[in-house]
Amino acid sequence: MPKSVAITPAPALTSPFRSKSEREQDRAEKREAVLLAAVRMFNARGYHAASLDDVAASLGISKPTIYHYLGNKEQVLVECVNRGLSMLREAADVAAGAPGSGHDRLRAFLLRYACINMDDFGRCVIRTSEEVLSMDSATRFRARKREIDEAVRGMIAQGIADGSIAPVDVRFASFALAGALNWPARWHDPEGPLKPDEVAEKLVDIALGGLTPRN
Amino acid sequence: MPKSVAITPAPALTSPFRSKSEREQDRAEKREAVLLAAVRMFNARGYHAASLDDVAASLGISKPTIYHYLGNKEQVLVECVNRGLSMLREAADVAAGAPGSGHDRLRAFLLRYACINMDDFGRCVIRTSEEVLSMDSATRFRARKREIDEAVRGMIAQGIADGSIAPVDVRFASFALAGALNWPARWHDPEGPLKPDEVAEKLVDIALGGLTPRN
DNA sequence: CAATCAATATACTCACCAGTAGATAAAATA
DNA sequence: TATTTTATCTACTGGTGAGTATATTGATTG
Repeated sequence: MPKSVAITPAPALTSPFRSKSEREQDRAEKREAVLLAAVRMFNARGYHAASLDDVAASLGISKPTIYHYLGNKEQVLVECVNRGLSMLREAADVAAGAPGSGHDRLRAFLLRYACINMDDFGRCVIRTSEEVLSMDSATRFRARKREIDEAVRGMIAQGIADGSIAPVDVRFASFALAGALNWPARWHDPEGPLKPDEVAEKLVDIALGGLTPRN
Repeated sequence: MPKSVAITPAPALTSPFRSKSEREQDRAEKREAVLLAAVRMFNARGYHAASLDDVAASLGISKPTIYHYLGNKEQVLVECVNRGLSMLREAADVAAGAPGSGHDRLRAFLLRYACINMDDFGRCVIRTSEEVLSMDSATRFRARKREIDEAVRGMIAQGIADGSIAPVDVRFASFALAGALNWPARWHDPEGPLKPDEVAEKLVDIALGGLTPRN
């Protein structure tokens, strides 16, 4: 008698007949591919200078196909920005629930924050200025950025409370850190020799430690 | 005998007849007015979204008048950026020739740097990304920014040498400082309650001092 | 005074690009 | 098998905005 191996429901890994959920996943994948191509074009040329025709061409498809997956150009941008914001938000939540002093938690978060800012969607968050969005989207964008900022301020305040951070002005400290760690979204070259991890660590060390000597 | 006061060449302060040099100055003033209106529009809406028609309208003139004073839209932007860069360059030269430790000179320069970045033309330097420029202009732009960056690195290196700055990685220190002090070009509101001087001082103190407590 | 130059305007051209109409074909569903 | 749904295309519309052609007027110069 043959072994009972061949009776499993149907391997069908390469079948051209897709189930409903498979089709939904196909669609989601294509949508993601559009967003990735778009965010790269936006980052490379700026939102206004990047045309959806070019995005489509970079995927070997036509512009109406993009409209089949996304409503309009602004929605494409908004989705890209939201992906970046979600990554930042998640990092903030992780840091908030982590053990250690305020300084430790802040440091861990900032490392992740800096890395996200050197990634496609994170760069887009930094490089997208509110002027290009509709008032409605701009409001939501601002609110989500504010959440991240508040998380940072919270960590700084806790660090001050537990003595692991110097008694600085919380608001300006958060601005200064954000600036130092957002800036790589402008200058860091993903193709270059500097790895995001290293950049993040060096910048965070300098931003937290300062330049004034300690003794 | 009367005093010899009334014999001066001719006051003529309100004469409608302008000399050649006066006409040249008129022209230069109008050119400046165009640049100022343009840089504000660029800062408010972004280069691509700001049309020269709008810039002209904001001055109560027509677009061809702008072309009478400047060659094309890119040249308008380049002139704006150059004004900002010149301010930064001058600040760097002043700081380089000032007395005091490396730390002192760096600090003085950074205060000025941050203020320039909150001014019309300085903001434009920060907000203009190379992708919007022709390759030629982008090269020149990069070179001039590099000069400023090298001045900063020089001051840091000197500070390390004379012991007034901790032995940090010079390149990353300069990136971190630049980021922290460029960022206000994105968020500072000239109409708001925060005065550039105060912002600059707070940010510079945090950037140089860091967040880690000293004892 | 005639000829030229400077400053400005109106009214265009041309290219690009977001977004749409409508066709087609394949797959899914009834 | 007939009908509907999905994915995709080609070909368009409509608006916007950079840059130009050309006219006008007033001042400058020979």
